[in-house]
Amino acid sequence: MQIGEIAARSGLRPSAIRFYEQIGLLPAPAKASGRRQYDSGALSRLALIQFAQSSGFRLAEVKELFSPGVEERAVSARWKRLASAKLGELNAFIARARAMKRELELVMRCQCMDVEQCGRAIQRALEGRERPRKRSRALMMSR
Amino acid sequence: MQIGEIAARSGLRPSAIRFYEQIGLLPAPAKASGRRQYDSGALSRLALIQFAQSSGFRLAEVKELFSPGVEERAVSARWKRLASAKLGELNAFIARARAMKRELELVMRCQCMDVEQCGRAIQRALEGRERPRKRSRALMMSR
DNA sequence: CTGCGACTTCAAGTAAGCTTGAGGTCAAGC
DNA sequence: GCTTGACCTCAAGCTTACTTGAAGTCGCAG
Repeated sequence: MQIGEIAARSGLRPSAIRFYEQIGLLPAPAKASGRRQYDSGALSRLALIQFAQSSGFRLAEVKELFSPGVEERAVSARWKRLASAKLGELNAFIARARAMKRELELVMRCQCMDVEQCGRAIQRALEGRERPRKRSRALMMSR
Repeated sequence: MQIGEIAARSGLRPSAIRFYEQIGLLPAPAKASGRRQYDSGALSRLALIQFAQSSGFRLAEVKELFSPGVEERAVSARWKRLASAKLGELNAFIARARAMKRELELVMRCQCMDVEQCGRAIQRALEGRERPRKRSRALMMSR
């Protein structure tokens, strides 16, 4: 299987697959006349990478999943450690998202005619309230 | 008020404030011997920016909130348009986050001993399932 | 006069996960 | 022998919201 085929089968782009190899996420396959030759094992590994990503893991974490520490021979053990940390993050994320929703619903009741009025209103509303802690950019959305 | 003071009061760093000015989010204030002089209006505007950000708006969207289109004289009208779009996004994100949670809970029951076994298991489990649509990276979490 | 701290500008760096572009190679088909 | 399409490498670009660094200016205290 050349890169084009494994790309089509996995739903990834060839460039992404080369990138994974570059960062050490996917082992470099054998090459025939300069071209990468993949087997079904590579396809499974890509499936695992995609699944892990869709569960919220970053590539660095997936890498960690692939390379065991001293005491963690079983993949399941590494999954469990990573997943329980991620669950905590995810709960925080959901809580933050709900807070945003509440703020947005508040915004929907805005009556201000201009930016100055609105700024002052927000400022008064937030007065005495807890200052946003340092760099709280907690949530980002995709394009 | 010099930049240091408004920064302290708003909880932002001076560099962030200069950055907002640079991208046209904050009007350039008067200067005295080369230094920026702010009034309380600037502070209100920063409060508004911070509030909008915490509600999930990007700076580009906040900018849009500040500069009206032809038919949207009232800030409230712009808020409402932006907020209802954002609410839709947010609901999608929350749904996605919940799906991640379900996947993570599945992962917690993993019994695989090595990566190959796990890859094959995932591959079998996903077989026939809907392929991840193009670029579905729907969710990101902060550091 | 010197040093200090706060300010100035401008350019470049950061994170994450790729994509895109330039320039080149390779085998097969006409 | 030439074109085509898929592949190769390497470097740079994309996005967002800033930060960091270098080099210089300003006013005030001692």
